Amino acid sequence: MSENEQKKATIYDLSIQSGASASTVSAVLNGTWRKRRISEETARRIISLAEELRYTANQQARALRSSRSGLAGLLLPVYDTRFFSSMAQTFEAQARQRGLLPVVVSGRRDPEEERRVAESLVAYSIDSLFIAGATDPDGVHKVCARAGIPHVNIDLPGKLASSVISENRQGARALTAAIIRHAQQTGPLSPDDVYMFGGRDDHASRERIIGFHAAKAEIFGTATGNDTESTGYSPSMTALAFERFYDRHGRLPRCFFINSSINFEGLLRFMGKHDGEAFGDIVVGCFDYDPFGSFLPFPVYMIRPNISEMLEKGFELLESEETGPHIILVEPQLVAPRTALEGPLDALKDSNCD
Amino acid sequence: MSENEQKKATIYDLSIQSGASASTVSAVLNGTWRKRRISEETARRIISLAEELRYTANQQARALRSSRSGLAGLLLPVYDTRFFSSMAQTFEAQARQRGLLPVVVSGRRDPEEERRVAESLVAYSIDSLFIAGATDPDGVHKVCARAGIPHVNIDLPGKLASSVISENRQGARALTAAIIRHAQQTGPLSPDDVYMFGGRDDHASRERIIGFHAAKAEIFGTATGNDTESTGYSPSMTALAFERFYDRHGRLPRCFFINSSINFEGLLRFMGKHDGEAFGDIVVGCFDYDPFGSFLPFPVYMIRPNISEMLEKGFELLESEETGPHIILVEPQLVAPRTALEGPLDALKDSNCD
DNA sequence: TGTAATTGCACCATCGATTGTGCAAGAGAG
DNA sequence: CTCTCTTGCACAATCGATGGTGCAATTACA
Repeated sequence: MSENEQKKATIYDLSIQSGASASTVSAVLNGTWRKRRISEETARRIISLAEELRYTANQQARALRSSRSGLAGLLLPVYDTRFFSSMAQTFEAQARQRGLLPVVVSGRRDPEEERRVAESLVAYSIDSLFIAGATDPDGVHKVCARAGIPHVNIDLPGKLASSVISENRQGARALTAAIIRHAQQTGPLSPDDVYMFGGRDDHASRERIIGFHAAKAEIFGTATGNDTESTGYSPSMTALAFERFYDRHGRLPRCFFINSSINFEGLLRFMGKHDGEAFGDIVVGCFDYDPFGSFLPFPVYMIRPNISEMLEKGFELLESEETGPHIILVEPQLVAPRTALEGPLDALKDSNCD
Repeated sequence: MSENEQKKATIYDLSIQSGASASTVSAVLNGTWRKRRISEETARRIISLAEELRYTANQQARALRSSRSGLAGLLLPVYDTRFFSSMAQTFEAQARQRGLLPVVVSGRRDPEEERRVAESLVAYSIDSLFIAGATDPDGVHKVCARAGIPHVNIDLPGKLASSVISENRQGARALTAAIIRHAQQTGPLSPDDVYMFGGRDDHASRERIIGFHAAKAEIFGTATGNDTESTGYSPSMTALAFERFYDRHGRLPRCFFINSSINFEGLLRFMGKHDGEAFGDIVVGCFDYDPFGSFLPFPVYMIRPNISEMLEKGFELLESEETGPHIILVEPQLVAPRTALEGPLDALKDSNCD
């Protein structure tokens, strides 16, 4: 592995070879040279020398001196869902566009782990942190605040820092209405046929439950009790909930709302153990979008959060130096069954088929 | 945001408050203090003071001095598929286990972008780089080699550095055999009914095509020509390929092999535009695993690469200081239709349903 | 022509941690 | 009681980039 493994060039190497001082070289290469009244000619000379030697600045040194690292952090619960991986993808693009190197880490929905991970980012003096879907956003906030690191919450709000989140309530209302209308096409539906699975006691889940009930009340004109089952964000717990329901009723609800694609995986596990008879005619809504989920053998309505806009607003919040904790709502999109939306993948130039 | 925003404590702060010198503090906190013959008592004193002041080392300073940053890089083409997001998730866990901070970036299957991204990681003096699914692994190799950064290829091999990849040929053979057998259960099948879509001219695709043809030859005893269509790793190109096939034959092939979940998304787009008549009885194999893909309204066999083992071997390669470029093969897993495997999500402790 | 203003750059301290080296105090040997 | 060894730590250079300050040379102006 050690072919022409020359030590990387530094401003001192450039300084010697160009005859200019190190500080001049530094100024030229970081763009502050006009302010320092360096002549165009010197600048050009140094720049072309830098290209020749393939100089790139040592970011550690730069960060140490200027206490700005050029790193932007994103804290996710997990990568492994289309929602979060899509967020990582979009974040990367937006961060790099701003000249920052994105560092994505996962807190595994464990408040302690979230704080530990945040600490480790702080140790690298990240310039800003996006906290997405944290179990304890305010714990992470404290870590950032102590280190003076600007941060925003994405998708799950915190009390102590600004947040950009989906319009969960209206989204859930629209989603619920859509699945009820669809189910009604194949026969009369009672409020007891409409159920909700997944989520826990977090802001998003609470809002979605409110929206869910609002839609039911609008359509059926009456409130029902016991129609939601909280299972955490765990596939196996959700599968258990479906099993329990099946044990009691001999089938799944005609029509139900699943709180996230992670919970949806619980439905898959249930399906893997049963054949179609348990769910021949179900209509499902899921508050998350997954292209494969959209084509399952029954109608699946999905909600796609507008990730790109949430992140964009997040960057704007950070750049605007706003004071108090604001909450910004971003409208999500209702996706009809059997819909393959375009996504970040389509931005790739991979149309060349050799 | 500026509540108790004390500047982070440094070894100098600890030095003053503990009465020891900065170098002693440093040695105590980085674990080299026994080698430096610092007394247990001094060490304990400093450690407890550090905890009290919530000291964490400035990684930039450490990296600058010791030229080891504690960063481990992973270069992916994209995040937004279950394969790569699962890889990111697993990589994160394994890197953190080794005390490294994972930095995941995407090269968008663009050789230039791959090199640029690698350069930007090099500027942060990452300690090692995992190159996964790069279009031009050897270009990235050169970037690393020049900077003396240890690196391995994952999933797609390079010629110049060691690689850990899936056993594509045998995996493809098994997958092809599985879909053919399945399709034969519902009536006689001719070699012309068995097709392959997706991929491009990379090592993985070539191996898979060989395996695909090997399985066909074994079962049908005869070779057929024109039975593969390369579409790049692009959903829209793949959708076009399906459309073209449909235009010519009035239906999709009875039985086909899709080269990756990205290409599978092309099938989804096709499905979104057509109703079941075009593919009522198809049997599909996909070289990638996606839990939702496994439950589509037709049999889908999938291959799950053993990501965890590939990364593990990758770390071992880096740690072993091996010389010449090695290639390590890792057996993937054939997954029957309607199977919801456990994944990284299940490692989360989120069973608490408040 | 003398003075003020501007141009163009070099010098040097600094960020926080690491590490080779040096040295005083105490322990042990003779 | 002297001499050597060990123990326990402090000193200071260093990593590479940044930015405040100072100063010589040139230009502008009266």
